[in-house]
Amino acid sequence: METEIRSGRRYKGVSNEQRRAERREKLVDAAIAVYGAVGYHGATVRAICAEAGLTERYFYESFENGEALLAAAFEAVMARLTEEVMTALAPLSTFDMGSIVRTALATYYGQLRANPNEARVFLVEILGVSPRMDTIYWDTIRQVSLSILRFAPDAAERADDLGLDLDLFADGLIGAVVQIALGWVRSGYAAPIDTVVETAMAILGAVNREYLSPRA
Amino acid sequence: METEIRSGRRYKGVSNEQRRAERREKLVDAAIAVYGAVGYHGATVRAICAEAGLTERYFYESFENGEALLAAAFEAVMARLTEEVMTALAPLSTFDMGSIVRTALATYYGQLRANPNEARVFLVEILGVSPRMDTIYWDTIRQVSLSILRFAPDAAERADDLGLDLDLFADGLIGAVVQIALGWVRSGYAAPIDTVVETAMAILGAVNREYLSPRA
DNA sequence: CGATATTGACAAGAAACGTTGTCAGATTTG
DNA sequence: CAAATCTGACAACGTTTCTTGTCAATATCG
Repeated sequence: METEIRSGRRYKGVSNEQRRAERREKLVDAAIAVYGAVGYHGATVRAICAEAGLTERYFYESFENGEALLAAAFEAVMARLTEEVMTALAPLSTFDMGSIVRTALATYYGQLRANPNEARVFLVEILGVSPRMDTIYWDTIRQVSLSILRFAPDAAERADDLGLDLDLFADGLIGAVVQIALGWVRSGYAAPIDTVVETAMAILGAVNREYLSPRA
Repeated sequence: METEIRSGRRYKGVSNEQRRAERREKLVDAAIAVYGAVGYHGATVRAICAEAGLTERYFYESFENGEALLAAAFEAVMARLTEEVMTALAPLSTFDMGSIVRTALATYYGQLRANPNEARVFLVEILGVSPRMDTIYWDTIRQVSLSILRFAPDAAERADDLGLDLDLFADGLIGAVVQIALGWVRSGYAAPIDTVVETAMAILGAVNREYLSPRA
């Protein structure tokens, strides 16, 4: 008496899996919009589903709970940011660290300005939610750290000589960049982006010249 | 028929106002402990009252809601940190910026290590809770910014010359210090405190030597 | 001592939310 | 066309929490 045919049927021309994927994407986009409006903690499953134009049942089709959606939203934003930065860096022919960092910063801040809701997810909403989300956030931070430090091959050895902790050192540099982003977002993007980039470059540049550049 | 005598009566030897103040303080301390254990979002009014050894009615005697208590807890931690730093700086006779900053950092990180629960309130739990809490957090940040920049009187003018935004510049420096603190706390205070201080000093020192010290 | 204020334990109302279930209508497949 | 699947709107259950209220026991004041 039970229906055995479980594999999907095409609907409106699209396959089962594709419909699921589209609904999931709609939910992620809706979540970013709702988080931007009322924050993660003010966002309810109902509100997100309404924003997505979907019913609650489809929420649980793709996500176990609200936190899983936040994680997915964060990862989506992070993936987009990473891709944009990589794309911007690709045509660079120089290995000059200043140019690389400036380009990356300009792209990063530019994206945050172009997508304020995503900026909020990336910078604010993710924090202090749960141990699981903290882990995701810190894994991301450390991943970026590693990317940065790859441009300064002898940094580890030099940090050791100076009695510094390289991980914390990288955390500090990222913290500077992120806090500038936060201050800028919070100001309503008051300063022109060039000023923001140069301000971050002032800090990173000073550190680079003193600690990371090949010259001892 | 109504009781007109509203002004307090002494109880167990202490006055009305003092009893209230003591209960309030108990609640703040309990809140910090509970936040440290389960986070702000996992903390319920009941749990905090139980930790404080008080009943729920006394909660609403001192705080309008749970968020007000978080604000009070944050302010208490901030006040304590500020006082400790000020006390540590007072005996310094030098005006050397390096010594001042190093002492302040050592005190700050030392306090965070001595009080992990307070560290968590100060660094994590406060974030992303509500617009009101964000405002409190940012007012605090900017207040610290101003304190720092007072040691570099011509910084504003110089920042202008270089096309930087001074507020964002200060945000960046604070962000570096705070993110190092976060990384350190998250690591379970793995590195010795001297290493942490020197790591932060490496960033702040490089910036100071290049941008803030009297020499152009 | 008697009246009143204070305290602590706990009940109860109300509201919000997550999560699951129902069901009629639309769409596809054979 | 007929059966099966898919969709969307919404109801309903259970849980949790905030918040206010009740009441007896305890301490103070006159």
